[in-house]
Amino acid sequence: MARSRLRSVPASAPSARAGRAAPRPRKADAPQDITLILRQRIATQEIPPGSKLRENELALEFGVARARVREALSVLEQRGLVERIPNRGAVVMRLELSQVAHLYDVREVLEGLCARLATVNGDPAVWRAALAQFKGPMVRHVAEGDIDAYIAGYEIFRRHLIDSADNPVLAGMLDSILERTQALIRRIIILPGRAEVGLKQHTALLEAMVRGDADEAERLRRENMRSAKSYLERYQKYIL
Amino acid sequence: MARSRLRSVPASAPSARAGRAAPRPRKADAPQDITLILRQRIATQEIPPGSKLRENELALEFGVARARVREALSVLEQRGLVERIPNRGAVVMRLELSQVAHLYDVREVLEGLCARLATVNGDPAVWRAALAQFKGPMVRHVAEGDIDAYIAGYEIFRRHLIDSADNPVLAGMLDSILERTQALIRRIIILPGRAEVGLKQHTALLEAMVRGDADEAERLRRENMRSAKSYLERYQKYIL
DNA sequence: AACAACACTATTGTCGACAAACTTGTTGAC
DNA sequence: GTCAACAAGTTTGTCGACAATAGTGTTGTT
Repeated sequence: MARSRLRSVPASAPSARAGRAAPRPRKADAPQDITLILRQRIATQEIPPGSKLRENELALEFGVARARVREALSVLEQRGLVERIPNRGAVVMRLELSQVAHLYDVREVLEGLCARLATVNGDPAVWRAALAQFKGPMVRHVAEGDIDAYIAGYEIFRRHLIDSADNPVLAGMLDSILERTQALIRRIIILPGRAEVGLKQHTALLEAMVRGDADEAERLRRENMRSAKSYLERYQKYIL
Repeated sequence: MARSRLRSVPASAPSARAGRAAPRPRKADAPQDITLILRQRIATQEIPPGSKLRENELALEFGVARARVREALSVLEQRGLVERIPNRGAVVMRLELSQVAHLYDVREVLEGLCARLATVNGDPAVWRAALAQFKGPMVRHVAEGDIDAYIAGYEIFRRHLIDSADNPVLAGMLDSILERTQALIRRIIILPGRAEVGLKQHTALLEAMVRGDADEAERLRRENMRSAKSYLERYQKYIL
């Protein structure tokens, strides 16, 4: 019952355009980018959890045959973003607190590994530069409440970590977890005191990385994740 | 490309490899079980790495339309078991040493987490029973060189760990890693001295779990994985 | 009025056919 | 003889149509 508007659909569409009036007149042909678009919509909660994804509807919107939408849904199912019940269709996965806790427990050890590998394999100059960011501009962003800038800076740092770790398997799994929890991170960072704590923890982590202390980097990163998880649990009613 | 044709295989071979003209019209009307069959064939290397998986061929063999095979291949691609190049088809993923190293680095931290969670959430009686197994029958299996029995016992133990950890996300990722490396574990266990070392390490791990020392359990499990990885690297020429 | 069986509609599952792209074998020019 | 362009044959990509199934509304009986 999310959206049922009056449908003033023009009769036919011989051209590959689906001129729908309802939500958005999306452009047409993308090979497997349909998956990407759906992923983004789910991540931003433009399609809220629990929504039903009708194959025909999406095929119409994208101007492709249902088979392609079907394959995209299959990918999303494998990635844990939608749940598909036989003969009943696909719905956007709903995040229970327990699920999020499971995701964070796994994320803790994976981010820890990532920090360790990044310390060993990465270029110290990169970490020095990142440390400068976290001691200068990032502090200002937090002080001024510029959440978007802070998140952007954090994402860059995270990307450096993953790239330097140089482990495709790890990267894939972290990405998979991130895309499942992306709808949450913004809400967590907004929590009172969270950004400040995070800032301090990231700074400590980077200092360990600069001096090449991989074990300590792993430990600090894990501690950081545990701290985020505890925030999440404490304020769950405001997040989920 | 030349595969040994004249091979006197035991009668139990369930394979239906496509000959040139007379592929067995294997009647298998399973919706997504096609994926399972292919997974097993890849895991057992009945389909060796580097093989091309032709959609038409498989569709013929299973007696279904190509669309279903296509979806199965899509799942296998997502799981990292086959590589799919656009317009070129799907080939069984080949395991380089670097890839295996990456898998083991990730597996190390995940198994560590698994051991920790299992220690916290699991029933100590289960671990005591497992410990008895590892101190009695399993020792004999190793002494007698009964690899199959040893692996079977180890798999049961591993399943207990995963079940007790009670984290679906973790379980999924460990399964994913296992199915990618399944072709290797048997070869690793056969390595000189490996089974004995493993036995000792598993026993130590279980003792920590029995006394509820989760941190030590995690540490020991990780050490166990690192040891397996170092065996793998040392004997890589005999394995890969 | 309540309930059950039925028919209808909407949605997913499966299939065969056509189109596009790549591979391979052949021919022809230099 | 070598190489390039061309042609034939596979193989994958895409599509529209049909079949099966779940959900819903209707009708008839008690």
